[in-house]
Amino acid sequence: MVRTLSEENYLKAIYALKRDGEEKVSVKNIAIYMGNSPASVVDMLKKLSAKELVNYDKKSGADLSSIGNSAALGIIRKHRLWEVFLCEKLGYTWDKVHDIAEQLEHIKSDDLADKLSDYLGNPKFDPHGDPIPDNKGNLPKKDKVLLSKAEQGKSYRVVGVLDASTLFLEYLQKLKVNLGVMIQLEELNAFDGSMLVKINEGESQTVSLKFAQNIWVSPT
Amino acid sequence: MVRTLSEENYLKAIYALKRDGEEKVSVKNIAIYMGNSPASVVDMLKKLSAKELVNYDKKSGADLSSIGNSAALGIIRKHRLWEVFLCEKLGYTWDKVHDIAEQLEHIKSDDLADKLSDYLGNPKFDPHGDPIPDNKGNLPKKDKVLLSKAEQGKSYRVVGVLDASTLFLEYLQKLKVNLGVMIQLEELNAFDGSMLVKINEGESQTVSLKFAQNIWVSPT
DNA sequence: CAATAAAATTAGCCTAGACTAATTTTACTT
DNA sequence: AAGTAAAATTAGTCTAGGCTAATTTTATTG
Repeated sequence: MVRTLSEENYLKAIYALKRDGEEKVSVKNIAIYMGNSPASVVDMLKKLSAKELVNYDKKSGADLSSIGNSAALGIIRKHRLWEVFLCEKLGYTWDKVHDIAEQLEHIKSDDLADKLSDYLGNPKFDPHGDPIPDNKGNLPKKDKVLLSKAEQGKSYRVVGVLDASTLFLEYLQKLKVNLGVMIQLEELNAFDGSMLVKINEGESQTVSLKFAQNIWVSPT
Repeated sequence: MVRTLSEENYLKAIYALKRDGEEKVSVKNIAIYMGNSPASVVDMLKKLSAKELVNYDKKSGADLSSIGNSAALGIIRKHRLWEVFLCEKLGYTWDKVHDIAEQLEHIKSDDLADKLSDYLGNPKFDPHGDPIPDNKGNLPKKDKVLLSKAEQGKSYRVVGVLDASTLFLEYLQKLKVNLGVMIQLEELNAFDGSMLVKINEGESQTVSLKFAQNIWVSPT
């Protein structure tokens, strides 16, 4: 099944919105995300539905079919592999590669991605730390990161501490933070690095940058 | 000036027809070369003329402007660099790279080609033996000739094939002729154009004129 | 529960880049 | 130079993928 550039970009968008935990991947959300009009989105959803890449109804929003999901993962795989190539082989810095990778991800070839992956040593993460799906669409588990490096809106599981001082551990006790506890990063304060987090579905709380720099978390 | 994929392909076509010594790059020739209708070609020539990439009049045919010529050379440069990459780094055989390179040549980035070229060691010829323009549009002297035009007693390196039919490639396989293989022209038979050649220091063999007319070689 | 706001959809239009069919222009041949 | 063949062009249509404006459907709220 041949997919156009535009179709591929819509699949990516739906994938991204879903992954980012949008309550519902609605026409409006897609339109905002892609910078297109809602009318255009409706048209494209019809087309993608006809091609059975997307299931859509107004009530529950858009969702990728199994085929659509594989397609999206394939595009993401290519995007991230090319980013690795651009950074590691051509010497681009990680912040410059996105626009070029946006183009390269649409190159059509069944085995180009596999050959590229082999050539790069089958990397599991791209230069931004994002996981690279394998050619079956399996995403590697992301390595642990410091909470201070976490991304807004995402959920994490506490897997360890960097500094195990008594003072710090007592503080953790008070916040009811233990190994395995879920932390959702709700808001990031750019001014001082403090963040609003929700711990285990409890009340939201503000924690300092210093705190965040001492906790290892793993994306879920 | 932004150029669409289609515009770029027309520029390439006009460049190729010109180089191949077409008496005149006419609407009809372009249409045949690209597999489009003459009507479509007329439309596009109008657009390319308006963008001052092409000079066209019915009498003398189409010609690239200086800007159009640079653009065409830029695309050819990218195409050939990517072919080198695919062959040398990813392990593609020379006969498989064309379709992928046709896509990669349209990737937009000012310095991607330069970085890629550096990475590849600034090659002067692609795997088919075709010259790679530098970033100013200068073409290295092309030094490939058809084996049928080779001189007796001299040594050559195989740099490409003219006709990439399966039958022919299978025959090459049998003769153990691959890219980079050395061929020494030992004896030329004036009667039927067949020749006695030594392949990679192996045993001498006789090959037909037809064979020799299908292999590009470069003097060593 | 009716009124209103928001979201989704439809209708109709636009551009790029194809196409076919008809026509005009140019070239060739006698 | 006239007649014909070939080439170029024009006119009109199509599809993809956008758009705006109007309308319909759904959700929210006094």
